[in-house]
Amino acid sequence: MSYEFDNHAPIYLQLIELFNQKIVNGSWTAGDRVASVRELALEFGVNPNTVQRALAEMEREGMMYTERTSGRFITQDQQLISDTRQQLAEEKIDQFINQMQGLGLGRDELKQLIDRKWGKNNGADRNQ
Amino acid sequence: MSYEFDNHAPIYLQLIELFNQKIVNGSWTAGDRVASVRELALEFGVNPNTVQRALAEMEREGMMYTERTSGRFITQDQQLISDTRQQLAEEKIDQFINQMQGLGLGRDELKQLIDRKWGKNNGADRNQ
DNA sequence: ATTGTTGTACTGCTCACTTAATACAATAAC
DNA sequence: GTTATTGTATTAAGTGAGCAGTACAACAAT
Repeated sequence: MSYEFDNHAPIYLQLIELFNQKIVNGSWTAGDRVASVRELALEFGVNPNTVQRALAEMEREGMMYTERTSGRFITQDQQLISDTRQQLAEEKIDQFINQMQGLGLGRDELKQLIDRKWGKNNGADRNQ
Repeated sequence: MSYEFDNHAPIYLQLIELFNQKIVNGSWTAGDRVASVRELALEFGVNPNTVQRALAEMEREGMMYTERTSGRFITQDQQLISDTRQQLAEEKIDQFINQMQGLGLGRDELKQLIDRKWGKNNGADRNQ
């Protein structure tokens, strides 16, 4: 399939972001097994080493755990998941606000643009 | 000085973004001369080649023009400047909305967070 | 004419990221 | 017990970004 890894960030970081998204928005269910390193590498069109690096990093942060030869599993710690969701959202928002202020946009002008744009991207409106 | 260039994007792209911001929000005035490649390199703590690459790219897009040995100048095309501002804003917003939807945030939840965060980032510098 | 500053170009080097190709230990499945 | 799959480790190679250093042509200032 080979997703679009094209911003100039390292692929393993983009994988971490993508996988974290899948966990916090429920695409990947807590406690479930994730596909093997080799399968994920095939699915995303990258090297197994790159997947391994991303997953090992997420494991270090507690988002996953390994059972030696059965595979990897999503954490069952719902608190960690919702904390991660909140933290990721705040990071993105801070960064975004800085960018908007850097362009000289005001809060109201920004909200209007959001209203105009929201929903035009995929329509996949989850959670509220 | 040496700004923090540390997201994993190429520095020359971050420079382009920063310089475009300065033009669009009025920190750099249309028609004014910009500092020389070497001066900018010193100010931002990067290599002159990297600055050169960023400025050449912006020139290709019409945001600057060169007079051979006098230096580089900001475009005087106000229409181009405001168009660029609009285009940059829309890019960032699209990208931001995708991220928020990817995290499973709803529009209202998002607006609340913006209200809570707006204004807490002033004075600080952008980029990360 | 000389000097200094400008943009520009080129080469070589380093480093992080990625890929490739194996290899191995553990264990579930048979 | 054998086999297949799992995570993991290792080594080698390729690529692109960035840095360092140098050089040159154009022109303003003197």
